[in-house]
Amino acid sequence: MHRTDLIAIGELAARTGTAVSAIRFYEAKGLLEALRTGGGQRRFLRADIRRVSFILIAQQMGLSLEEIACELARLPAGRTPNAADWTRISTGLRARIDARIAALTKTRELLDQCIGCGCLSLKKCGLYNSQDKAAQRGAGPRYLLGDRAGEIAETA
Amino acid sequence: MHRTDLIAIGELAARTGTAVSAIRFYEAKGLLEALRTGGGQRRFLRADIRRVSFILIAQQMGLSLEEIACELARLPAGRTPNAADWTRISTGLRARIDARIAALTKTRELLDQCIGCGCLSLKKCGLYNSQDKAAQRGAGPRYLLGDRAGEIAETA
DNA sequence: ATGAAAGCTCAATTGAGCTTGAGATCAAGC
DNA sequence: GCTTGATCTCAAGCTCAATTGAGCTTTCAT
Repeated sequence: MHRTDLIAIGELAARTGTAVSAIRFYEAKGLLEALRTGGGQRRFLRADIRRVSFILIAQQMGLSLEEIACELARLPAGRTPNAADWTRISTGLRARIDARIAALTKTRELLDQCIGCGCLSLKKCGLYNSQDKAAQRGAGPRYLLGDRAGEIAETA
Repeated sequence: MHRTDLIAIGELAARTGTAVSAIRFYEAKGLLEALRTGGGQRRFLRADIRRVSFILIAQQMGLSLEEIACELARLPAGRTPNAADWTRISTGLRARIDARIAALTKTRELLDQCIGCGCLSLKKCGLYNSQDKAAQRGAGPRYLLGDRAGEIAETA
């Protein structure tokens, strides 16, 4: 009965620690949908706080906004996602975290070997061939390389 | 006595699996220095292979080129870095990896709790306050926020 | 001596992910 | 009713990390 079920963009921003401009940006990218007041202002569902939280966490895991959009598309359309829906989605994230930890652990092992010998040579150590591909896509235009860093290193 | 102690940019690129343009870019950013032939072509020291390797690995750890430049500045000027020098620098990386693994492990724990309750709420879970700051700086203009993501979440 | 391959510079572009105005409108408390 | 702050749209700007292209020069194996 409380009509505070709808929140303004500023509140959504405040509750998630994001900038208002970022929220609009996410909406433009299709990650979020908003209702509109008669005057044209956006009104979000309380459930969108969770949605934005998911976006932020997934981003930290190295997913691009496009990938996050794909994940979010798996949530039920029409009705508000329930706990089970979020669990299903979040489990994918968990797997990512596991993979990332595993990759880092391996990197650490190899680095330890390298620290030992002082070589720090990709060719010898293979420190590079063992990387988590997702981590590389993170920044910069490495996509232009087609994410082939591993292959290149192997032929080097 | 072999004068192959100096290598051309193409060879440096090939040996490290990077693009030639990237090497020039790194030089422009001060991460690398090159000698020049009479004709103006760059000639690198064999030791620069290690240097570029370090750049690539540090990048994967989420360091920006500027931060990497700072790390590299700790290498001895004038003489070719020896194994001990590299060990000192690499140890810093190792610490970063440790921190990253710890942060991810914590995130995973919190996510597990969230999966359990389906809440996925920053406020309740604090999933956000526990993030590795370096990871956030990774992509986008988040630096404009002054990297205050954590603080913001706390006041939210 | 020569011609292909590799290198040079410099400016422009890319792409993700936002931010920053400008100028106008909406919503709410007094 | 009025003002103040929040929102709106739309275009342009910005960072990082490179890449791309044009036009020209150097190297080196034959």
